[in-house]
Amino acid sequence: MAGSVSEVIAEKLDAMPAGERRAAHALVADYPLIGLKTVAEFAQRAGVSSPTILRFVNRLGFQNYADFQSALQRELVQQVQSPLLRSKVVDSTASGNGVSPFVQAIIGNIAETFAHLSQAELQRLREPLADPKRRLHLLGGRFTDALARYMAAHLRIIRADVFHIAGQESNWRDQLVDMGKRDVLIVFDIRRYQESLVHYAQRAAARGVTIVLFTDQWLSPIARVAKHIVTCRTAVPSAWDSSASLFVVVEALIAKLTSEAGQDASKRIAELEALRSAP
Amino acid sequence: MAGSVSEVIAEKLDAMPAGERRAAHALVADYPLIGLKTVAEFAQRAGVSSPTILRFVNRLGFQNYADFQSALQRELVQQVQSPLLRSKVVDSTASGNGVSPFVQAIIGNIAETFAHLSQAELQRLREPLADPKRRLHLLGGRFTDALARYMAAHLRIIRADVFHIAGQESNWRDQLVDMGKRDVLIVFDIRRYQESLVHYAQRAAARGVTIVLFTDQWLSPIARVAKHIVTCRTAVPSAWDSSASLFVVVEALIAKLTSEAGQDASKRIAELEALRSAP
DNA sequence: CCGACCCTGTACTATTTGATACGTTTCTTG
DNA sequence: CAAGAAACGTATCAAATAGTACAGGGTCGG
Repeated sequence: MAGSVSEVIAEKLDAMPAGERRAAHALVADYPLIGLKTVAEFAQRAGVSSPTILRFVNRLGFQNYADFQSALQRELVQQVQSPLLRSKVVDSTASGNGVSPFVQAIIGNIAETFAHLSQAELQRLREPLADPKRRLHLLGGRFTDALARYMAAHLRIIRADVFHIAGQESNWRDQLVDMGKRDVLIVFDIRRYQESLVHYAQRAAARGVTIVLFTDQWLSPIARVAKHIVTCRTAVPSAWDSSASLFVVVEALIAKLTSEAGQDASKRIAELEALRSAP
Repeated sequence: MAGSVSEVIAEKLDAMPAGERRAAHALVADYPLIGLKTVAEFAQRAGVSSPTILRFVNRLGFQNYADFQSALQRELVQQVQSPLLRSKVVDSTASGNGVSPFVQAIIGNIAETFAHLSQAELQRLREPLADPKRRLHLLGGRFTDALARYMAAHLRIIRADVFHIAGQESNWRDQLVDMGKRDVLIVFDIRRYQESLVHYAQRAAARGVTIVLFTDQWLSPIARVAKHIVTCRTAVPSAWDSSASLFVVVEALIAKLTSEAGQDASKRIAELEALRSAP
C-alpha cells in the first residue's frame, strides 16, 4: 500500500468498469467525506448499488470496507496534524534547512502537546499544586525520575512541603504511610509503563491521595486512578520516546505558578537567596 | 452547538464525572482519530465501558454516536479543504491558549540552539562519549542535576562506565581522586553559575580529565577549562531560564549515539531487558 | 453512622451495516 | 447477428454495532 487512496484511484481509474468509475468520481468529488459514511449512503450518492461500492473498494486493494475507511481516516488526520506544526513553527523559526528530523519531531511534539492542552486544564492544576495546605510528593520512573526531580527542585522554591520520592522502591512505602486526602502525588509515567509506579499510584489513590499524572498520548494505566491527567506527545524517530514535551510542560507550569503566586513566592525566594549567600 | 467538538470538551470537562473525563482525555490525546472508530474501540482505548462513551457523547450535546462522528468528520474535512480557515483556527487557538509566548520562546530556543550547533560539533562529541575505554562522570547544578541524571540514565543503556555524581558536595571529591586522563566529566551549568561546579571542573581539568560542558549562551566560567562546549539558548519570558533546549540537545545526542553504536548497543540493550524482566 | 443519589459496568436487545449468492442485463467479439 | 463473458442490481444473510435496562458500588450530605 504505497500512495494515498486518491492516488490509487487515479492510477486504476482507467481499468474500471462504468459503475465503479461513477463511484470513484463521486468519492473524488468531495473527497473523502463520502468514503467515511456507510456503504449504502456512498452507493446512493454515486447512483450505484451497494455491491458496486464494495467491488470498487476491493479493486483499490482493500480487503474490506473497514480497511478502506481506516486508510481514509489516517491520511486525513495526518494532513490535519502535520501542517499545524509545520506551517506555524518551522516557518516562523525559518530553520528547516539544517535541523534534523529528530529535532523537528520534538518541536512538533511540543506544539501538538500544547495544542491539545487546554488552558482550563492547566488552571485546574493550580488547586492541588498551589494550595499551601497540601503536601506534594513527586515520583518518576526509570527515565522520568529526572523530570520529577526537576519539577521538585523548582516547586521547592515557590512553596513548602515538596517531597521527591527517591531511592529503593521498597522505601517508597515509608512515605506512603503518612499520606492522606490532603496529599498530592505527582507521578510521571510514559511507555513502557512501570509496574512499580502503577502499584504505588493505586495504593496512594486507595488512601484518598489526589493523583496528578504526566503521561504520553497512550495513557499510562495510572490514568484510571488519576484525578488530573496531562498528556504529552513523545514519539520521535529514534529508539526511544522523547520526554521533551513533558519537560516543557513542567517548565510552563512552573512559570505559571510562579507568576500567579505573587508576593508570597517573592518573599520566599528572597529568603532562600539570603540563606544561600550566607550559610 | 457553536464551537468545535474539542472546544465543547474543554468547556464541559469540569462538569464531567471521572469516567467520562477519561474518555475526554483519551479523545484529546490523539484527536480526533479515536472518535471515528467504533464505540467499543473508543471505550477500550479510554479504559472505560461502552455506555460511558455513549453518555460522554450525550453530555457533549449529541443525540447519538453517529451525530458525534459526523461532527468530527465535518470539522476534519473543513480543515483539510480550506487551508485559509485552518491557519485562522490555529492562530486563534494559539493565542487563546495564553501559554503561547512562553512555549513559542522555548521552541524558538530549541531551533536557535540547533541552528548554531554544527553537526561537526556533535560529531566531535562522539570521541569522548562513545569510546568504551573512557569513563563518563556526569555532574549538574541546582536545577541541571536532573539533566545530568537523565543523560546518565540513557548513557548507561548504551555503554558501560557511566557515573552520576550525586549527594553531598563534599563527597564529590571521592570520585575525583580516581579520575585521570581517560576520564570524561560531563557538566551542566547555566546561570546563575554555581561556584562549586566551577571549582570541581577546574580541579578535574588539572588532573587531565576531559571536560564536556553544556551551558547557556553566556557561557559558564567552566568554558575556560572545557574541551567541548555546547551552548544552548535559555532565555524565556519568565522568572527563570529554561533548560528545555539543553534537554533536547541531550536527547538528540543520545539518539545519535544509539543509532551509531549499532550492534554493540543492541546486544547490550537486549541483555538489559532480559535482566529487567527476570530479576 | 446511615440513607439517598449519582456514577459505572455487565448483560442483553434491536438495529444497522457490511458482505454474498444469484439472476438479469449489457457489452464485446468472432 | 449470436454466443459468451463481464458487470450490475435485487434480495438475503450474518455479524458487528449502537443503544438500553438494571443492579452493584462509591460518595456526599445529613
